[in-house]
Amino acid sequence: MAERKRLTAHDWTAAALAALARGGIAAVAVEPIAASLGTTKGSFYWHFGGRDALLEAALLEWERTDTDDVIAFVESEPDLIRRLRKLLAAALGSGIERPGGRVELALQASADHPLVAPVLARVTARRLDYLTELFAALGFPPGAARQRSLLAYTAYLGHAQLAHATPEAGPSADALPAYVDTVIATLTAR
Amino acid sequence: MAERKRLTAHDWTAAALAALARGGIAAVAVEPIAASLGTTKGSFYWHFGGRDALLEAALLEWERTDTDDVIAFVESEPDLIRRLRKLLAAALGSGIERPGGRVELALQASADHPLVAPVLARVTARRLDYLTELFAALGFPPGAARQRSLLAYTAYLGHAQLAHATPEAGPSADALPAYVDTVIATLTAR
DNA sequence: CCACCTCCGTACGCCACCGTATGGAACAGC
DNA sequence: GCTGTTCCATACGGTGGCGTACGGAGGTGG
Repeated sequence: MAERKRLTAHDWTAAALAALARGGIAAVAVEPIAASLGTTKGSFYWHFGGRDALLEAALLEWERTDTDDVIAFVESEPDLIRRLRKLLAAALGSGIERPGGRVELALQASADHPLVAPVLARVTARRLDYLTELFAALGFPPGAARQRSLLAYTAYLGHAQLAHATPEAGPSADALPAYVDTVIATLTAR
Repeated sequence: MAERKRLTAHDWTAAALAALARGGIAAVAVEPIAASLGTTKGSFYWHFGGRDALLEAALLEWERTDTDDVIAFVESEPDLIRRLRKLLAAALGSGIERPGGRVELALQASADHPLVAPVLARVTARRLDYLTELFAALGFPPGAARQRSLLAYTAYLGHAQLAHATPEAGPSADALPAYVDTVIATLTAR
């Protein structure tokens, strides 16, 4: 938003991610983003080959920062069971409003897109593997750990979707802690 | 696809739903659909006021048939617990490939859209109420029944999303029955 | 200070889709 | 079979986005 004279490629990817969060893949459009940056597409086509190049760069940046954020968030809790609880509580609680949450929803909505699909596949695989690892470390045998991680992750995905699409259908703000507790208890019950 | 000379409004909504299933909300475009029907938009603008009117009609038709289908499917099983199992098995099993499944995914992806949101809200509310009713009839107290139904429905939503976006991350075809059993057991455990 | 390289503004052509106007084909009733 | 209504094809203008061409501003090294 500042009136910087000259822009970098990163300025464009950042603006693209902002547009992605606001209006989904379709909003990642060169001319509107140029306007939001107070410049023109003459600048854009210097830094990037085309719209797809911008989208790809933005997706890769999101993938990187998202991975880093989750790792940083998770590493702060050494105890395994508490780590899982912290993870689920954050995911089910204000899962939508965390940084990058709206981007993630937009990507899920455009999972078909050829540039989005591989990014989503990698992120999903990493998260599921990590969850499986966590359940395994909690004493679940490999097969059961995988099943638990799948149920946990699909519940997360669905919850995010529900909270976004029809928030009035989900648990109310004050009923949420109890709901999170129930989900965690259910998922970790043997 | 037949070479019928004259079309009805319903022909257009059906074609719109087909387009919706193929390419999402963005694919519900007048001219491409006209081409797919072997006609021109001269026809379209006689039957409908505009693109939004077509979309709205298609959404209402989907809502109606979807509700009817689920009711018909469910009424065929009188026993409550078996009804729930049948429901979950169908939802988690080949949930994507059932009729209207791709439409539903497209709507979830465009939950923001002003015409989609109310339809999705009604369908979601109906399903959640029905699930809650089912869990309550199985002996769960109201609050717990609501929590179970939320967990079940978010798991369904997430599973559908996962199966669509990254099917390789979900349970494999032969591991699916065991997974469904685990989910059902977990959700109905007291 | 000047020549060059980096970055950006403007103008252009292209495509896809929306919605309108209008004439004409196809059918219905009599 | 004539007339009026129903339905559709064609042509047009408008909008919004993509990508290219090109000229010029503004830093930068010699």
